[in-house]
Amino acid sequence: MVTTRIAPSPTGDPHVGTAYIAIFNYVWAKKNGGRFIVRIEDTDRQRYVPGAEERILAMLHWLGLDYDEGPDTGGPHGPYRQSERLELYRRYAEILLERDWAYRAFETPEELERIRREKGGYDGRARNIPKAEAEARARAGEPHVIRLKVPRPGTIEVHDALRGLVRYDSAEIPDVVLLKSDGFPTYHLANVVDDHLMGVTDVIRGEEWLVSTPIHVLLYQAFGWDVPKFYHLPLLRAPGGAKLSKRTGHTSVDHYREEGILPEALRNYLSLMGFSMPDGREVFTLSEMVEAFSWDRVSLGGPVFDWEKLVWMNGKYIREVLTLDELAERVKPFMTEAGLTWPSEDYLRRVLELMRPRFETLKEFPQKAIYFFQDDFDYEAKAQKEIAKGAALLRELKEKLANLPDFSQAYTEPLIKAFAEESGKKLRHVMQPLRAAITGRLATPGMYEMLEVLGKETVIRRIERALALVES
RNA sequence: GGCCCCAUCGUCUAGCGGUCAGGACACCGCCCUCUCAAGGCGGAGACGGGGGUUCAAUUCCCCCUGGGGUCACCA
Repeated sequence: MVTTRIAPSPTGDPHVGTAYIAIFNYVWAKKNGGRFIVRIEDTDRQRYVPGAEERILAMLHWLGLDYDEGPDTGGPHGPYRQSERLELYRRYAEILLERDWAYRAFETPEELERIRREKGGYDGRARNIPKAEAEARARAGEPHVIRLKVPRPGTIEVHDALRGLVRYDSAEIPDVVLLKSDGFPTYHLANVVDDHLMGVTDVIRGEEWLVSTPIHVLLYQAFGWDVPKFYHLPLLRAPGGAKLSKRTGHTSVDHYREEGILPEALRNYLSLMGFSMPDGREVFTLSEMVEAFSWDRVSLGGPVFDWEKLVWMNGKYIREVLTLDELAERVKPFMTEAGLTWPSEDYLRRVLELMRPRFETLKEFPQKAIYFFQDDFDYEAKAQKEIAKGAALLRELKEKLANLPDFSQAYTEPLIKAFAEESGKKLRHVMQPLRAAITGRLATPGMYEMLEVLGKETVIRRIERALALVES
């Protein structure tokens, strides 16, 4: 059975890169009827951020990337948190020691820094410590690490399913630390041990891992385990071209959520970073992607994360994919955030219907539709001018509107059109002052629809207020 | 810098020896129109360079160039 996993480390905000890699892991597992696992790589207690794990898991659920096994859902291969598996790593490091695939090293961080400066990297000097002596020092409690004993000379072959065979000279592979002096494993040891124990068959991860893959291959060989398939995906890039990072762009999925990006749109957009549908369709669901997925449709160039296109995609979902009811639910938190309330569910939906083609992020909705929900909105400078210019017309029009039985389009449209004609004005010269008066701005949905939604009372009140404003 | 990966419009990409090099975002124009959008139609815009292989290269191979990654007791 195909088993994939993502192995995020809880060191900060939930990263879009994690989401991106998660999509491909999820899709490949589902495509094969396999399992998708989440494993938390919390072996760095320096960088550990409380709450980060919960936020990463929440992000995955938010994006619809539900996993079969994970730290909160459990599963047959738990625990799924590396800090809870320390004994395991110690035991396997021990095995490596016994098989002469690893050795104990006693240099202090300061010494290592000096060696690095002088030799350009660790030179493997602790290999020369007689085994008995090393064991004795360890038993005496001397702090030390366990390092991989890279066989040299030699070559290590890494098969990447997307790039083919990559050969490494073992002289280029350092004797990396496997078990730190605090008893925690490094990524290299923990990831190999866990992937094996958890039955991971396909390792899909970021390209940043490609050059350390020979280390992992060596470990699989040392343990005598099957080597999984590797797929190294290109890294998300910032507009400059460098890998997307906190320094070069917004990396937190929470940031995009707060900006009013829909999970479906983010997921869809991220999928497009490397994957394309056979028919060229750009808007598609997760399960449609599972259906159509194949590795030869994945491109290897580092994709630049483009906020503009994400926003377009988001708008596409807002106006074409979500139902009106769904949209209403999505928009509510942003209404509340903006301090706006809505008189009824029906009213909110009617406004949404008018505004749908006019906003692209959820956050924009309260800003652009504020006049539908409260009276004391600001008048833009241009709107004020328009009101002043059309004040006389507005006074007349107000009287006529006030005589209408109600503000359905059947009444307002003929009246306004007739009014314009009688006044000898072009329709727009009537519309713009009216628009400015009742919304405070010059760009809004269609007039008749708006009048109907706002209602007679509100409209008359606003015209009066607008006139008062320019008269003062 | 060493090693590794990558390379089609500004951006995301299709292409898998013979195509007018296609689509999407952004941009420009037109249509629709009470404004703004949305939508429709049209436009501009790319195969980094040099060698090969081949009747024929965007496509296959090599070199260069460019970009990226990585060189921790971080992942």
